Amino acid sequence: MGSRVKRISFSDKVYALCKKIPKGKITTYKIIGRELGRRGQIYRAVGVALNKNKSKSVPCHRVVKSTGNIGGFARGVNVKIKLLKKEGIMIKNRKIVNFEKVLFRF
DNA sequence: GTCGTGACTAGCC
DNA sequence: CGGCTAGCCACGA
Repeated sequence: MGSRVKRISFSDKVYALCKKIPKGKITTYKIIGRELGRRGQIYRAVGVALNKNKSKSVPCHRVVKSTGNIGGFARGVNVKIKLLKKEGIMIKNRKIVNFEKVLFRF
């Protein structure tokens, strides 16, 4: 009976979590990695996964650095900032304002 | 099976 | 406060 093989890769899990992020909130690469249950600094792989998935089907623009910096974006950091601002996130100097207030924890 | 890359993080001066 | 280095993980060729 168990012919249901879920070939879910690490990257796929990252996308799933990104979709879980509510509008107006953001998260960090570290938190995502931590939710995946892996030990160590896997946040590096998280960025790589999102970078390859430049599809807008995933709100990956809601993911920022743990330091509150915007980080990067496959379409351009400028676009990322604009999207976040539209969601209600305040950004100044490429940094998140009230970072802890808009930070979403799983 | 091995090597290199990348949207990161923390520590140090 | 600001900038730089080293370390770690997953994926592709």
